[in-house]
Amino acid sequence: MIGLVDANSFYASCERVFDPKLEGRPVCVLSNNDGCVVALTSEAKALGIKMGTPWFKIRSFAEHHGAVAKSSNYELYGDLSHRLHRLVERFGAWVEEYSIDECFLHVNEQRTDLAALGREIREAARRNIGLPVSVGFGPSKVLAKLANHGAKRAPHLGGVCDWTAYTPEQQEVILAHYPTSETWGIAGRLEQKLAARGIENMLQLRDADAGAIKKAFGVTVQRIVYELRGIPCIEIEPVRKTKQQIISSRMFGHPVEDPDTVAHVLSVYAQRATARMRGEKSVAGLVSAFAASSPYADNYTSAWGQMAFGMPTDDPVAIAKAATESLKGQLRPGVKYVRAGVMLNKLSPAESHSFLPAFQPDYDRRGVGELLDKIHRRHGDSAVGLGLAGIRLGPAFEMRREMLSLRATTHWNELATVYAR
DNA sequence: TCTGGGGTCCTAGGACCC
DNA sequence: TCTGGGGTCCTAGGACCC
Repeated sequence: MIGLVDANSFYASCERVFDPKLEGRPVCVLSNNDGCVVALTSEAKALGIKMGTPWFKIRSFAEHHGAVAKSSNYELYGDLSHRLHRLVERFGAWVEEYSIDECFLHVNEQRTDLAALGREIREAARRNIGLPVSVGFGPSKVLAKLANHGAKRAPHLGGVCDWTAYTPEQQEVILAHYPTSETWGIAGRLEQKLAARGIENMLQLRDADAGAIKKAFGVTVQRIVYELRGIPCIEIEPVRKTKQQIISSRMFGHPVEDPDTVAHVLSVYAQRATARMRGEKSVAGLVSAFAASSPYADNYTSAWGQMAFGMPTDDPVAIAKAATESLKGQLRPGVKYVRAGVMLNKLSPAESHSFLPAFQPDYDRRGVGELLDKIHRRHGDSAVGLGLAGIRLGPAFEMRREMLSLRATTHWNELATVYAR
């Protein structure tokens, strides 16, 4: 049996952990640059606010109704997420950290009192971390997801839902009620294509001809069909895999027209991505870079380039160079760039490559990467960087985060303050 | 004025190998 | 007239997820 533990309105709930005043109020957490709403509490949903809405469009409406906006505080969310995952591990040896706010849990087949187990997990998360979570159980990931959805929506379930507690007849009624797009793994495009074949709800999808589905939509959708039938096809992956790709990209606060400035930005992003990759002890075989104008304006245009390394590397000098070089000559003057990014691809474990000294890249041999890592650890991430741009970008590129909460669990000088009466 | 930033997996087709 | 039959690897692009 598979359990899915999923935090309710995770980012918004994290904000409430150290700021009890937010309890009961509509809370919206905003994306980088305070752009869009990316998380909202049930009170905010009740106001009709939708995920993904640009904050500037709804700000006056929301504030008029007492809503509070928060800039995203990823350091806080990351730390609370780590705590949540460690906590869930206590309830099953086999856990997959699926995302920042949810994990799958393998439950022993002997265990029959799933609802009680779910309540235990909920209570532990609330008491030990301060986060509200919902728990769903099912024989497959897709059904555990669906049960979790039910646990969130139906108040009488108390945040826990066990798919197997329903009779087959009840299950069919539930499945028939949900459109295919509510299925985990089915979104708008597939929903339309499925509808063209007369498959509009989960029950119809479950009972569709699996062979025909595979032919028309590929093995991914076929697996979902089986999963809906209760036959697990998508494995729980307990081993935390190292990343296959690392991306560092941002929208700019203001458009940039000067190609040299874009190159500087790419250099900084390349250094950030490289630092993350070094943390994973991986090396990259391929670096890509891109820059684009606004998709919301006329004349949308983008530039893209990539450069492969003969020897995979984690050398920040080589990677920063490759990122800027690969777009050289492609950036057109006069274009208003509002976004750029660097991707590290073809990652592999650093230890899998041992070079004869003669083949070692120049900079690796000089240990620039190790030295930067050391300085960053001791003096902070922006203490030192490469090239003209360094690691810090000008004010025009700094993220707007005007409503940022404290990093209460990771910085001594940002601890929450408790007042006694 | 202001519209996120990450990731994953699968498939089809081409190049190339024996 | 008739032109093998397996493979692998790589890439771009499509679809999805949170």
